Amino acid sequence: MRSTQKRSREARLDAVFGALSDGTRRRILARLARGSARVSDLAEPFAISLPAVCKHLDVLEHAGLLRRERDGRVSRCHLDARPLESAEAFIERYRVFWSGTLEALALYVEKAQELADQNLPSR
Amino acid sequence: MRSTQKRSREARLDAVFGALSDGTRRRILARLARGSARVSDLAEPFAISLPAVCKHLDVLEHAGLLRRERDGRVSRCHLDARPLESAEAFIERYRVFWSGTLEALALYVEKAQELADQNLPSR
DNA sequence: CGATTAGCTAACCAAAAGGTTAGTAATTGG
DNA sequence: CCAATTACTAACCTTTTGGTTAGCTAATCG
Repeated sequence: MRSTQKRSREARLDAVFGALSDGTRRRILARLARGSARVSDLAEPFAISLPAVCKHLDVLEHAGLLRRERDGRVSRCHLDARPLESAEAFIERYRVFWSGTLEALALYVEKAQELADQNLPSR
Repeated sequence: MRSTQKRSREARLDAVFGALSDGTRRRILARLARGSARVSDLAEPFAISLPAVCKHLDVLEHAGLLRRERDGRVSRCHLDARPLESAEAFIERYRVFWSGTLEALALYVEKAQELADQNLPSR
């Protein structure tokens, strides 16, 4: 059961969005975007314990957003942003609904579908 | 106590990414993208109870992604995709790290910062 | 060698998430 | 009017999340 690509797309989105839903983890990602770092470097800005930071790193790693590379007693952490691509792809499908210029189109689609949907049960 | 206006931008991101981290809620959003719907219409495809669906709607509403408009005993639910814009803006900052053509640039930045960071404690 | 350091685990805790069933309020259809 | 429908609350349960402290292992320093 090789895990490389094998989680359902849905489970992967669960993990990525879940990882992004915490401010501490977003700050860790921001830090990693400026270069790889050791665990204790990542922990330094936060008022929480080191094991707590480790758990955040576990969450990020589980979401595929962080890779750890152990060298001696030091773990070097690297950003892996690729899973963000599918997260953005998910959100991107909704752009039409917030994009000002296409607001009219969105409303049109909504109205049209509303009618189409109502050949079902109600009324 | 004025932070930014309503909820701190961070709290809003927490709520939006948190809302997106569950497959049931993503399916509800996808349904709403095809037009507004009643609560029981939204609940119909799922094997969970109606109150459970209501809780998911609460989460979406709390994230600003759903508006409810009560008309008699029926609640009509509408998608409000605008909060997704800031979520996408957050992710977008990382595009450079997964975009193939700019991989070299990303690596360059990483290496440069790695050096810059290491004027701190270690080694 | 011995002490220190980096990064974990393990065990525990409180609170939040996600689900349930039962009951309630307001509307609507017969 | 009565009964059914819609969408909730309330109360409860279990699992997950985010934190703690204590302790362990392996590597490095003096």
